[in-house]
Amino acid sequence: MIVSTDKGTVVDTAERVLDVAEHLVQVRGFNGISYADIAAELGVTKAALHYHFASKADLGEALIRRYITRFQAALATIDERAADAPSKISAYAEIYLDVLQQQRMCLCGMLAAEYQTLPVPMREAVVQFFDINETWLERVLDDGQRAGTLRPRGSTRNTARVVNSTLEGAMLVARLRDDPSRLEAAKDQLLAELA
Amino acid sequence: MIVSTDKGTVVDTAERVLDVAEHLVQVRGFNGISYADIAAELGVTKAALHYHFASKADLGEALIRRYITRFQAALATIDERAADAPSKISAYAEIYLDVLQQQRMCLCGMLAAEYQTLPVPMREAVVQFFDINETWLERVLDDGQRAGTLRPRGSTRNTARVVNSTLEGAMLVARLRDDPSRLEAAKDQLLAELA
DNA sequence: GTCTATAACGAGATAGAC
DNA sequence: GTCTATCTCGTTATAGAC
Repeated sequence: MIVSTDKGTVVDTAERVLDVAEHLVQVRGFNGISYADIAAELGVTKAALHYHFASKADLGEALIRRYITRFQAALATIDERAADAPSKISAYAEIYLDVLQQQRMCLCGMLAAEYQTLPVPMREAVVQFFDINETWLERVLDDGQRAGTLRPRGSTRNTARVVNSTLEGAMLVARLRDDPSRLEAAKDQLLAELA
Repeated sequence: MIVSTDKGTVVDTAERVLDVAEHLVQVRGFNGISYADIAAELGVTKAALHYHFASKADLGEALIRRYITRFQAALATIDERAADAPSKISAYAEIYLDVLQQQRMCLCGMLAAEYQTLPVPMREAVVQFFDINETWLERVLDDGQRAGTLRPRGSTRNTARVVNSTLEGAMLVARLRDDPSRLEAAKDQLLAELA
């Protein structure tokens, strides 16, 4: 159902459930949250949540699929607006930085840690997220290499993987200290190594 | 109590509990395991576990403290045996690779993801683990820089953080694919960038 | 040190009224 | 679409026998 909020916008209820669940999972992990947590924050009952997402596995899968859709849209925007490959890599890292500044972990980085406990459909979606990251990065690195704006040390495929892994890892550790500048420093170092 | 195992060695029971718990947490995460899981794998009852570790928080803290002790011993061994700074960094990365090849995540990398759900004593121990990593790496990078065997691009402090974060992140992602060669490639790339 | 038994609670999930 | 009520199960943790 469509309801209007106090902000005058129109928001699907299922979407609001996903918003709250996404935030909670990015902070506490999928195994660290419950329907009760989401319901409490949303001011509805657990039963209401089950109407929109029959099982926790369904909710989890929907969470990742929406995250991927948004992420792909962000990458498309970068492709449209960024002038050259270095700007694209920088804008890419900024996505991660934005997430961390909200004191969240990357949703799929979080779920990667919990991978072995996830239902199969969630696992597949998590892997897809990383595939998208690596494919996009490899293409940008290839373009940059051709244009002479980037000089990756190893293969572009491997460099793409290292760029992504470094950001995920730096996020994980920076969050411990509540210090986003650590991720920013990792970003700068990555860009310097690609120059 | 001290019991002898089929291998003829002598093993403290609490230690065996920690062995099983450590493995389970490295695979499933702290929020993904229960006393029942540990008891089942060990062939004892849950009550027996509570005798050795009154609460799950106590068990978790003991887990990290033992992990840290072993890790520091491994670093000390590297300092004794490795000839130069590049060899030390390589041996350091091998620790992470060994863990991954057992299909485990770094214990503290796993707990870093679950950080916001952990009791305070566990949080402090996790942070300590990363402090030890960064301090040791920074010292080795400093030594290598002085000796001319390493040429870190940024400050040694920041480079130390990036090296550690990259390994943690690469581990996280490599485990998804069940592909340790991804971590090995990350290691090679790190060493190349430091050369 | 380990057991059986159980308490006390929270989890995911469902039935059925409104 | 959301509610109350309830079910079932798994969780951490404790009491007390052996």
